[in-house]
Amino acid sequence: MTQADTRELRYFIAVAEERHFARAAARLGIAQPPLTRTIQKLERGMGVRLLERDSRGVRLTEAGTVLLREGRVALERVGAATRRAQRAGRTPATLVLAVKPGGDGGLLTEILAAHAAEPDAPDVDIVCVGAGEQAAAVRDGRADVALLHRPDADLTGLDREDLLVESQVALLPPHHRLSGHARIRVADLEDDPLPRWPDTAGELSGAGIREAGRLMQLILVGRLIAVGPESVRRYAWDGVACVPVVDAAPTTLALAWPEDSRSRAVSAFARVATAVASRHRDATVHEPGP
Amino acid sequence: MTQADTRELRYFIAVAEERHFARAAARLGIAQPPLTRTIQKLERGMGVRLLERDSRGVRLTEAGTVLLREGRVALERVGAATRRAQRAGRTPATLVLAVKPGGDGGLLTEILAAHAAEPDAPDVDIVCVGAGEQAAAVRDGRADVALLHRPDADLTGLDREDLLVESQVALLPPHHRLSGHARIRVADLEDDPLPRWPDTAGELSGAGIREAGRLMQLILVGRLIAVGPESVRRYAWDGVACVPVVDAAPTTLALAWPEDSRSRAVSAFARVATAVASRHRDATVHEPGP
DNA sequence: CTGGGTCATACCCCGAAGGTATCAGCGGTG
DNA sequence: CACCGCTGATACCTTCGGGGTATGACCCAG
Repeated sequence: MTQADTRELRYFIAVAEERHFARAAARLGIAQPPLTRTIQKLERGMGVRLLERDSRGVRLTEAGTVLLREGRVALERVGAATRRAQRAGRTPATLVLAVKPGGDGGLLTEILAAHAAEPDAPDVDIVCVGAGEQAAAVRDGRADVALLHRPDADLTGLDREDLLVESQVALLPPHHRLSGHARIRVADLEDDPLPRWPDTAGELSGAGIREAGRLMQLILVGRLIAVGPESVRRYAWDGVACVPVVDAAPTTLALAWPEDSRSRAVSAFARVATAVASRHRDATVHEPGP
Repeated sequence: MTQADTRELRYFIAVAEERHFARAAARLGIAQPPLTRTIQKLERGMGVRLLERDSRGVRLTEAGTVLLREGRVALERVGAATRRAQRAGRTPATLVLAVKPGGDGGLLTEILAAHAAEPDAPDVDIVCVGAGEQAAAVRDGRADVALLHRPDADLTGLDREDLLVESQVALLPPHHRLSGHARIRVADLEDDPLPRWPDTAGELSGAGIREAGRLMQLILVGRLIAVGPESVRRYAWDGVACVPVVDAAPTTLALAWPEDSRSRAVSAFARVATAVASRHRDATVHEPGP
């Protein structure tokens, strides 16, 4: 025996993450002794020491570090496989699209309409996920395709089609020193006293915000500034200033799907989406907005 | 319960591939009834019908088709995770490189020497695999990196670094009508009566050849012609003609590794390999061969 | 109708996953 | 130093489910 099974992997990951058998057991909903035994059996089966234990806890060996990293993605693939199969079995056929609220570049309604007009197009289910989770949703099988922004999103394991290049705007509180400006530069924000979303590192206020309303709220009360693609304009609350950041690297709205799943439904959707996007590009070129 | 475990997946894949419970059971080394029960339990757990059975066999449902495809890669990931962890635990650290015999573009010895000269470089194990299997070896965790040729190899799930662009040569039997030519074109081979490797479709003689000696043998006796990168010249048997194909799309020798595993050892090896390759490129530019 | 093929069901056995109680090491602290 | 409190490991029991054999239900060909 050498191939770990999912139970052993789940158990090992729990211990490796908690670095503590009893806590891991609690998290798994089992008692500590069987957990200890399972890990021992896993180590024996693999012929490798995964954890260094002593009386005050657990450390990962080199092999354990690798198995934690690799095991996570392996388990994710197993989960994705079952979820995708489950969805494929549900009738009628449905395409699940993951989007971040407000992260559609203003194209979504148009894309959906165009797609629905196609002959025998499957229904499209929309799943709203937190910022930055669209790719994960596709990877773990909750969704078939995602609308997301490059290069913010991590696209490992995904294929993509670019739809739209968007310049960036800063969202500023009403009385911010820059909120009156017609345009600003990245450097202007550099030494701003307010933390900046989305690259607020660590546990500063607003680090893990994944909901637009909460973000707007924090900006409005002057606790945060944010930078995002142009299309967020239409979701900005009244009072929040939207100022173009002229020299920020533009962000690209893209459609992404699992790299190995070239299903007909996904291809068709991608084709429609790119068509809509290119129409949209032409339109903005010919009749620029106010 | 919704997450299939590896045993269920393995069993399902066997049945789906054999399209026959008894044969699948034999392949798995178990009896047919427990296999039936396991599949039933899997279907119940997932809430989806995977197989359509009747008294003369098994067909896949839509969901079953998806699970077969996705389940295969999921299982592969699980196997890769355990194998990589096992190797990470073996001391001393070893880097495993997958190559096809003769598929190293003549760089391998030089790369190995340069790598060995690096401070605290891990030992390099060389694994020879059949043609076109290098990528699979990396994916399933048997190897850490691979030398392979683009675009022949399927690189899904892998990152790469290009080393060398090679033009293509045709390997022809001694008395072939084109073997005297100094150079030929793709069109010249178009309607050749002999089957051509590696794109011989189906089960024609020599379709699945993965060993250079056997290939040379078949060419020498006039049963096959082959097209490959320039560097195969040095492995061609005496009598086999090597004729440049001037308008064939060049092939690129690349180093590939798993897209998510950015281990220090792999990065270091890649750096050395690209350095050697670029030295090699410069050398051939400055003093072209005879 | 019978025979040979399919997958499903019935029933039994045993291994292993899970639980409880307890042990064994180690590090603080009075 | 003794003791407590924390860690993971061990012993022992129960139970559940994976595996086996025998057989059934069904379909098709002759």
